[in-house]
Amino acid sequence: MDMTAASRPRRSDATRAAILRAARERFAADGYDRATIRAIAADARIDPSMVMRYYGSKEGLFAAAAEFDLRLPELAAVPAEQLGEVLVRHFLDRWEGDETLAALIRTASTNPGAAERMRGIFAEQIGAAVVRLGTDPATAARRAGLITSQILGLAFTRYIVRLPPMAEAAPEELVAWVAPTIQRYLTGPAPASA
Amino acid sequence: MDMTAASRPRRSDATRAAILRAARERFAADGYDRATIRAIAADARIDPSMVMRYYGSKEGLFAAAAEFDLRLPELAAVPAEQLGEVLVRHFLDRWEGDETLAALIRTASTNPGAAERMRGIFAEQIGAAVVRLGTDPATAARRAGLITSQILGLAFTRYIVRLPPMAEAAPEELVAWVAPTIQRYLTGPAPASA
DNA sequence: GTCTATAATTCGATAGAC
DNA sequence: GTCTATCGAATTATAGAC
Repeated sequence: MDMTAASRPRRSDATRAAILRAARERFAADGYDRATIRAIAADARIDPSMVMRYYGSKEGLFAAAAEFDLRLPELAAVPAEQLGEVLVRHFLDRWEGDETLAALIRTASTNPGAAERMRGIFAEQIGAAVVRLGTDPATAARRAGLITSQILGLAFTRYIVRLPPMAEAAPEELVAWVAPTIQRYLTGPAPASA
Repeated sequence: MDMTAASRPRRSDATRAAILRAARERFAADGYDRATIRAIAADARIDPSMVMRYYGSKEGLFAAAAEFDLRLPELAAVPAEQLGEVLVRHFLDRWEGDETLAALIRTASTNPGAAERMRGIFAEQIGAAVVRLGTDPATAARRAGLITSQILGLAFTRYIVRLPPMAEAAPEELVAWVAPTIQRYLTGPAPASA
């Protein structure tokens, strides 16, 4: 009954981490439906029932695996005219080494819960960053949505569909092309219409 | 054995069409895995075995349901500076009334065959349109890829994830914001880099 | 903590009556 | 052409031995 030792690393933490790592890979590669608990357990070299024991259900496992922090840099420190460039480069860097976003995109396509999570991630993190820059509140949400549309379109064509011109392009080339788009969505004048 | 009547409408054509319509709806709403033959058959008010009889397999049904023509307008007739606007408006119009693209996006996220089909659709139709405009062959493929990235990002955020600022925006407002992006990808100067 | 065995569903596909 | 019945496989999830 000794529970006084706060958060002492449990013996099973390594197993939990291994499950989570395998889950992220499988969800990223196959999406929610095709990624089976059996396959994830096999990757993690443990028994499928362990996954249920630790995470309760497949949904619970996904919820744990789909935590995703965009790790946006502090934009206030960036010269205003370089915001687009910094953001595009940041996203490409962030994704090349972490499959979680691919998992989220694949899963959000068919799973309402994952779509909800994706809305939360981009609304809160990108939306909040846009607001923090002092953007006009009347257009801030729309600007954040437009940025998200181009950023997710970039990820979708490059990592999911693997459209050759996008998948094979050097990151810096994509930065050069796409940065002005993000820059305009962020700081450009709102169109007269509507 | 009378097979001389060429392409006389068969009695089962209505059933085939009903199946296809239901399949498109289900694939669009649920993606490939979650859309079951049983559910599609129930929607079409026919027996599940009919689907197999007409389309051979679930893959065959999807292949028939995922035919998709972007129906790009003839761009040569459009004033050069209005190309972006015309294209964005066309895509929004094209999608609002046809769920096939949503089905394709949902399915391409996890199904390699559907991803291949999506590569084909956008490479051939958008790529070809860009080339037909007389674009420099050295950058035409990249420009087509970038246009695809923004167009699919628009569709993904508006119809799949339903990010509020994108899902609720009036079409003309999206046209006003996004058209300059497409215009620049299509006719703007290539960046100096790489 | 770990594993075996299996329950309870659900699916794609097939066989065959009518 | 249409339907009933069902097979065989795969899945999530649970129960319980060790």
